[in-house]
Amino acid sequence: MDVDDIKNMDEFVSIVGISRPTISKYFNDADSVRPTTRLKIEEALKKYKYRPNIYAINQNRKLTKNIGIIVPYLADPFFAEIARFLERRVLDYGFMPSLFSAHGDTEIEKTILDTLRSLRPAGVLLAPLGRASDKRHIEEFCRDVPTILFDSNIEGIGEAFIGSDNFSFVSQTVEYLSRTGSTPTFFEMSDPANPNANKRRNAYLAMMKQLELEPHMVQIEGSGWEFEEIGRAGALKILKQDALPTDTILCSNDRLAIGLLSACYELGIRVGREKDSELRVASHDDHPYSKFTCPSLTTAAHDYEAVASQSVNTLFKLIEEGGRLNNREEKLFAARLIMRDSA
Amino acid sequence: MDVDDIKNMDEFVSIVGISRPTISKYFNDADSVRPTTRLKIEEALKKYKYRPNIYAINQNRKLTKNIGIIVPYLADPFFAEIARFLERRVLDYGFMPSLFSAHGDTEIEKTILDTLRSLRPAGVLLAPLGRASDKRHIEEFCRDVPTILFDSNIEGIGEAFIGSDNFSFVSQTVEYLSRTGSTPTFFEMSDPANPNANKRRNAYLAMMKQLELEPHMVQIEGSGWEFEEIGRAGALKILKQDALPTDTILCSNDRLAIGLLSACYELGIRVGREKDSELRVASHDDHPYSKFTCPSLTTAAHDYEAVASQSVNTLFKLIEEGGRLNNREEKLFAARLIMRDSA
DNA sequence: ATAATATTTTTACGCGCGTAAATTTTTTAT
DNA sequence: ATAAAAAATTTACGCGCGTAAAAATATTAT
Repeated sequence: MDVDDIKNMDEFVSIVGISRPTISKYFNDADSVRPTTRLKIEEALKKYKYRPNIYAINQNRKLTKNIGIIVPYLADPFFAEIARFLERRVLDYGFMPSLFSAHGDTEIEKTILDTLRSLRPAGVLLAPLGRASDKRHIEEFCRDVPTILFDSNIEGIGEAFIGSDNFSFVSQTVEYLSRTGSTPTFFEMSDPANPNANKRRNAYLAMMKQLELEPHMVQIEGSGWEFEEIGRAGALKILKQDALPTDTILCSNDRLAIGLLSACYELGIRVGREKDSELRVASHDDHPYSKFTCPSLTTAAHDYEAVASQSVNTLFKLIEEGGRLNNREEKLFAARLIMRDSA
Repeated sequence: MDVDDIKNMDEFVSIVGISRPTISKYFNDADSVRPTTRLKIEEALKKYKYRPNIYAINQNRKLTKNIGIIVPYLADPFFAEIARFLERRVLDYGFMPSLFSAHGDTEIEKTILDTLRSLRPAGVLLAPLGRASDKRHIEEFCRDVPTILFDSNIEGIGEAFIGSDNFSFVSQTVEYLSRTGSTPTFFEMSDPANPNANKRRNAYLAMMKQLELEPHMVQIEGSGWEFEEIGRAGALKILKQDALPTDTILCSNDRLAIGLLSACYELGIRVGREKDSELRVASHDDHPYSKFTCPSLTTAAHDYEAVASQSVNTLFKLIEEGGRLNNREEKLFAARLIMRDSA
């Protein structure tokens, strides 16, 4: 009789014949009870399969086993990818991840933080919206919940920041492009929603100065998170009016580049590093799809694995140390230049 | 003094000077208290900003305001997109969505269901892994929690199913392709992870029979959810050995097509419906990126909006009716053929 | 002003679980 | 076998909130 209508721990207790504190202890740490006791519990567990209510547990335990993960826009494959790595790592630690997307909306981000507070998570991994974030709201949240920022930094908020070194990204692409061909023109949104865009712009300018090259910027219009469409529309406009200062484009991020490449294809512009190519295109992020663009996209890659691991490891160190770190550490991972066919 | 260290309702009660049952009532439905009372509460709320603990509420309320959403693989932009629509709709109803990804893993899917049971959600929207799902586990879950399946059906499980009509997808693409050019060869994985693949295969065969055409199948190898890479590798192999039965390819889904198109580009094969094209490629899903492939991808589109709306509306109808529907309704949405440049 | 109705308050219990303290039982060391 | 240590049990309270029932108060209708 595989019955599973056990509704609470007391019912389970009366079936197993072991007291509730002990059962409770078992579910917290199976090794903390005597082996014979453990066996008895697990035998009963097989027959009756009861699981304690996690949210009731969370309400009472000092330290829950929930980890909140918040990203600004989950339909962006970059964040979907990083979230996937993070969730996996959290599960490896035996904790339960709860994933939220702010959908690019300030109010939703605030709502998520408020909800998460109720969940009493052991810790939170937060990639904030960036400029669109309500910084005070986040700051207050971080005072109550051990939080680590990733991907996008907000100065002084959160116990640590783990992300990618935007200068490393841009310096490598700029260096490579300018060494092997014409000066790269920086292609970006004039008012970007994603938080690292400004740092990349500054890195581009700094790097061009360092190389004693004249910087060229193409700033396209558009708002929101539909970067491919924005990149495509902007590129069509620029390309049609032949307004490109040089024949090398460096996109702020891969999603813009995906849109740009589709525009090039449509206009019959040959992109690549071959002799007969008219345009070189490179970018940043190593977006999951950048391998499949036409031509495949030369880009500076995030170390997804490293960022995710370091974020989760730092969070658990933070949790172990009681929620506070002595000094706010900032860890930036360098980019890895991935040479494909587009530049 | 913007104090927000109010930890529970009792503290808030003693500040506002209104009894807890009334406060509780207010948070459940602001209109259920007298206007003057409401005003007093909202005044205090501005000064002290207290929010009741959602998970404590859930533990006690008969009907919570949580909605669980489960997808098989969130890093697949198709599911990210549908999840985005669903979350929005749920928020519109004033409910809180909790999004989970099974990461293509049977055990994770089971864990999510167990966790979700604790959350005591008002309802659940589940896109199961499909063949890889533990059907008994899902069935037991559906007995306890009002659940609606979407995207992928499991016969008889869940109170309703909302999805896309695979036959509508394939019949339109097959009809269009065979009418305007050579017979389409069906391109798919021999052992697909995603649940609708088999239905599409059958629809292709049925449709070809109906049109009295000879069916051609190319089944490529590979497992897991990295469809683009699988499609690309499979296409490279097939194209190099010139093993294509016809010069029209119909991919089972857009992600395979994205991989295939990148292979074509690399091999210099001209894809499109122009005179000088060597190959036509079409597919199914209207993946968010199918507009940006080179050439842009002709595909049969999901009505994301309709599927999401219908799913959420049906779920709330189900919730209103107490968790049971008289008869398990199955609603399938037809595809919309989107003609782009690839075929 | 009075009665009828609508709201709020008081009181008390329940949800499913954690956990502290004191006590009892079991295991291990000598 | 006895003492010491470890584990389990009993008892009791707490978490933050919902909610039912009865009593008190406020509002509206006449």
